[in-house]
Amino acid sequence: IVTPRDRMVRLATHKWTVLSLIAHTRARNAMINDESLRDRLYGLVPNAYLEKLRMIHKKKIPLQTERVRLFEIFLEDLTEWWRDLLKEITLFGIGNSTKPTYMRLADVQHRTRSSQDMLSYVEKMSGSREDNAQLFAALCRSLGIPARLVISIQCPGWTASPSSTKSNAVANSNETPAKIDENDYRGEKWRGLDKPLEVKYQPKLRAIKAKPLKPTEVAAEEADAEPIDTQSPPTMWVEVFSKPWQKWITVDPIRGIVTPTGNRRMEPSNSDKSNRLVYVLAFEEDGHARDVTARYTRTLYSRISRMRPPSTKKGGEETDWWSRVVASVQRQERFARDFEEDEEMQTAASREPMPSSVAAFKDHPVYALEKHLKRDEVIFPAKQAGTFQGTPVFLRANVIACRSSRQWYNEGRVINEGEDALKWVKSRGYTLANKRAEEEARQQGMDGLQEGLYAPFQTEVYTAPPVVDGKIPTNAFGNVDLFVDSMLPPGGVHIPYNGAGKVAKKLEIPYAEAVVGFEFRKHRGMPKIKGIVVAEEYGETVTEAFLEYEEEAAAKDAKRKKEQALKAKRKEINAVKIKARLQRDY
DNA sequence: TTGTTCTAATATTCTTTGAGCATG
DNA sequence: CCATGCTCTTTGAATATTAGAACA
Repeated sequence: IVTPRDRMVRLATHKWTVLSLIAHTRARNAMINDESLRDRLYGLVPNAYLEKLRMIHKKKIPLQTERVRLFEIFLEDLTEWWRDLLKEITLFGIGNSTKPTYMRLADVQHRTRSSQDMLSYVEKMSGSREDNAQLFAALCRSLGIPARLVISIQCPGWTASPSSTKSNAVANSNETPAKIDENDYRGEKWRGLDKPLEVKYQPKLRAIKAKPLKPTEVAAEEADAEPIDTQSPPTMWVEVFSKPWQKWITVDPIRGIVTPTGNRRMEPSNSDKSNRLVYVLAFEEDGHARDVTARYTRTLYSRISRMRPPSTKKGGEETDWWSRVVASVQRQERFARDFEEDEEMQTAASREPMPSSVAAFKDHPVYALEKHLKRDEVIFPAKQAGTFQGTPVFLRANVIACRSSRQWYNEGRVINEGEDALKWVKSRGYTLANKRAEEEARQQGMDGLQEGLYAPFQTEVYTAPPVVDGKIPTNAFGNVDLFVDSMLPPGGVHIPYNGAGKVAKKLEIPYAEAVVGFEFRKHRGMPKIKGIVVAEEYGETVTEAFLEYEEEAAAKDAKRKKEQALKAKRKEINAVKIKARLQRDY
């Protein structure tokens, strides 16, 4: 059972973990730029390799494809050599295997505080998988090859973990719900509880089986920790920029994988609980990072993006947490290679296979099913993109949000003449007047009023009837609809001050009140009036007169207040005087 | 087991033109 | 007497989202 508060805590925990790990990686990424560390690494590289690298140059090898090939071979050789060099691998976080990776913290002697610690890993020729990746990135940078430190951020899920909380939650039944607080934000069941439900942590304990190590596995330092499979996908790796090819090459120095194309070899299996690919960030030498998740998964839209916090709509503006995070670590301007990379990842993502479950189609950014359409949504044009379980699949790009003619009018648009509604839906009567109309219709045998919905392309900007001879054309209520600026009648001007009407009246200038929106209460809509509309030629006069009036009123008000204060003071003084006299006389 | 769908509960959205009274 | 401005209240059903159970 999860309360909204729990949900909030989970989301916050998730976000904090992600941000912390970004900060961590950023620090490490800066650490490996240390000169002495780089010099040390550079010194390790055999001359033959340096020579090979120098050979890959336009002047020496004019053919580009050849240079591309040579660079790849060089990188493979370098990785192979590196793998032989750094043999020992220790577990990054040493801890209990029942905890997921993000819960493991390195103990004190394994903590990396500075580039000096990193240097010591080089001297000892040992380190964790993550250290290894970091050092490899440093090595590439020392050779003058642009290299990125890539992290797959490991974080707790923000959704409820099913069954883990349910059975363990025990209500304090012997405690009588004390006072019921009227302002208690919680639901019926939770109201009155003065402390959170007690949740007993009951870890599932398993006997440790001393399994023989697989050839690819390495024993962890702690006896009860699970062995590390060095052939499993890492959480940190390197991307190396191939100058001849102008593209990033993925390198996992531990597994010795060098792959020039986007691939899934970094994606852990679905069932892997300790390694989940959700966010992948690539840190460049200058400290900026890019979101490269799309390169490493084939289920970005249908699976991965659902593991991220949902975007929230605040005041009609949609904000996505992860996009904001990415924007904050990204370089402000994009280089040519960045544009190319974005395009490449975009195509990779668009080639993502169709979801394999109905649920994954919901809110999918590429595909859409008819059953998931919202009330006001229409598929247009209804071009089928495929079939899923016997029902047609459409493209999300063809899903249009429609509006009724009233809703369009509220945005200052009207339906083009002769347009037919794309969709008819049951009208929702909210106001008493609407309810009554609906009731009447039902009595006449018609069931439910329908209202037509129209797409944006079926509408045009509304033009109000123009001002003629200083007269403002009004609606049935004697005022002007001014929901957006474009609804201002031609030849008119909006004076957005309440009270301007009074002034205009005194000046005998024709005017109409401007309705800028509505307010709702008790099943009734109330117009929000803000100022007036007058003919252009009177605009200045009225504004000036109004400002003058305002000033006068303010002065009057100040005077009145002053008088009142004086009066009160006089009264007070009198009271004191009377009191004194009373005390003296009696 | 595990991923998916169903279902109930909770949260959010949508609506679009008064009335009564005190004051000056 | 009238015009003006202030205050009153903040509904409720449909739709969307979510958690947790049932299901395959």
